[in-house]
Amino acid sequence: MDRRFHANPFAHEHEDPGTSPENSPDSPISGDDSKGTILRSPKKSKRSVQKRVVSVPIGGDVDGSRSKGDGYPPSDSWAWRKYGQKPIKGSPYPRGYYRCSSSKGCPARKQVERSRVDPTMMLITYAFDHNHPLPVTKHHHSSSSSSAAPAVSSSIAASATSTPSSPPPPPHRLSVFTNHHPEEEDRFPELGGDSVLAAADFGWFSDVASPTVFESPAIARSGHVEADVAALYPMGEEEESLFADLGELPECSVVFRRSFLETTESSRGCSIPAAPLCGSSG
DNA sequence: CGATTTTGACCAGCGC
DNA sequence: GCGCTGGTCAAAATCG
Repeated sequence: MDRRFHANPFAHEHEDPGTSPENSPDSPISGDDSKGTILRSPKKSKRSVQKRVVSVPIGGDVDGSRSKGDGYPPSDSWAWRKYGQKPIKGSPYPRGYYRCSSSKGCPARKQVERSRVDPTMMLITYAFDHNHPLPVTKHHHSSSSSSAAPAVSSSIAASATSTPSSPPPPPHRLSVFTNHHPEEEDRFPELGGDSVLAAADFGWFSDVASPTVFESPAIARSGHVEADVAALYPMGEEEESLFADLGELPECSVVFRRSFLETTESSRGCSIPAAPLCGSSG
């Protein structure tokens, strides 16, 4: 497949620090004479950038943010400003590049493209600085914590839990996947590497992917995305740090592991329980 | 008029 | 070293 995905700069997050020429103080990153004195902002230090790939169904409410037509990313709790679009080799769909415009200096970025596997799904890759994650609380689901959730999260929580005319939301099953194996990227090139979130309801991600994701028929239809990815992305040590970064959700972390293992076993012919795995402790 | 999107060009990284 | 590709920039165009 496209080796470019293998060359994904973000895939080197765990590279030894200082080995990249970009880390060199004399790196000629700004050597752009044609742009005059413009100094191209050096690409984020690969070590300090995290990526999350979210699979979101392209549904009726996808264009709830703006009716920009095909390829417009689903709404979330941040303002995004598009700064580029590129056709991606091997994909019939272009990839849009968005930058967080919720606040000045917001380092978050995201890439939006349609899944080549399932055109009804959008793959949204969020990239943010380790030191400057999206302005979302990590306390969103720390139910035992007294920390107040910022409005950003509370708005999502409200929309997910307090719709008068709607039944209580079902327990949300959490699935987070991370790849570390190039050969697996070959099977899921559109995932682009790094972590993959097919569904979740915690921390910053819950703001990014509406809980409706879990109930979406598209998700059900394209369950292979979750299942296959789960089978392909075995849990590794980095997941620990990933979870740590995502937030305090020990319960779901455990459940997630179960989910992953069970799904993986399923892919190998084992049976799995269909019971909700997360979100409903009682 | 300010904010956002579009679009062409440029640059860095990687494989051959 | 060269070519290809992804990612980013910024001017121009568009929108509200």
